[in-house]
Amino acid sequence: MINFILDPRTGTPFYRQIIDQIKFGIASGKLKVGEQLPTVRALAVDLKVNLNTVSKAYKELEIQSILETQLGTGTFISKSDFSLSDKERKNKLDQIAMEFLSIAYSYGFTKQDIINKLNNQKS
Amino acid sequence: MINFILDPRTGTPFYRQIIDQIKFGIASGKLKVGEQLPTVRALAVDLKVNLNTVSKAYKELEIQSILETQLGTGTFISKSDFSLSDKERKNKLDQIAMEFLSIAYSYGFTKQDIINKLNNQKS
DNA sequence: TACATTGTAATAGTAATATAGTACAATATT
DNA sequence: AATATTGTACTATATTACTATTACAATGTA
Repeated sequence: MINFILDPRTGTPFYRQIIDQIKFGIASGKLKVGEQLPTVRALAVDLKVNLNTVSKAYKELEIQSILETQLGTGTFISKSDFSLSDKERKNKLDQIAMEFLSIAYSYGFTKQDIINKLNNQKS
Repeated sequence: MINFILDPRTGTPFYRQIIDQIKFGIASGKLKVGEQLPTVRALAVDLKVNLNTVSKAYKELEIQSILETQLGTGTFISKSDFSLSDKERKNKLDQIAMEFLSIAYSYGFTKQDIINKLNNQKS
């Protein structure tokens, strides 16, 4: 199960952030084949977005055969083998790191400040 | 000087891609304090986007005190702002690191993934 | 059989994104 | 002083993203 998070600062549409997090969740092994995803309503409430936004994300992933939906039952990770390339994973990590590094810089922190903070943090 | 590139496939708005690349340029040391950026018209022609799109990116970065603009002269990298108290800075760093981690987790990355990424990055 | 839960669909309205075009104001250059 | 270059501002238009609301259809459950 993923703890979904939307970041409005990135400008990336919400439905696409949901898509990405599901894709990366599968690729990283966090989401297993056959596992049920949150219902469109539950995730919409959780993320404080409209039901249609979640539905749009799920729908696109179903077209790509990454998800399977059953009306009245729910949405599940499809059995089709799916993985992201190393390059795609690297690019996403780059993007995330860049965004936060730039924020840290704008407050006068150094890269080492961030690394030290992460090393001292639990989890 | 950055070699700007826009990727329409990502779904990320053009003006935000420009913002990101400038921020990344600063964070990576490619862009130095005081350096002049391309003029809004030159970059618009280069990227084949409208003048207003570049202007919007520069404007937002100026609001964040990352850029400084002078009418008739151009747009430049400004110094970062260190106006927070020590306590505020510590809290801010906590907040940045926490958000950083949460978003990375939601994409299936581990804390170590991030630390490695930061360690392998220049600047 | 009822009822709740699930995904789906459709309409409407608002905001964000991007374009095109034009014009203006401040500065630099000649 | 005249001209070019710079960022800025404005209107208009089109498309996409998102929300709000309502309703419907398929499935699971009491």
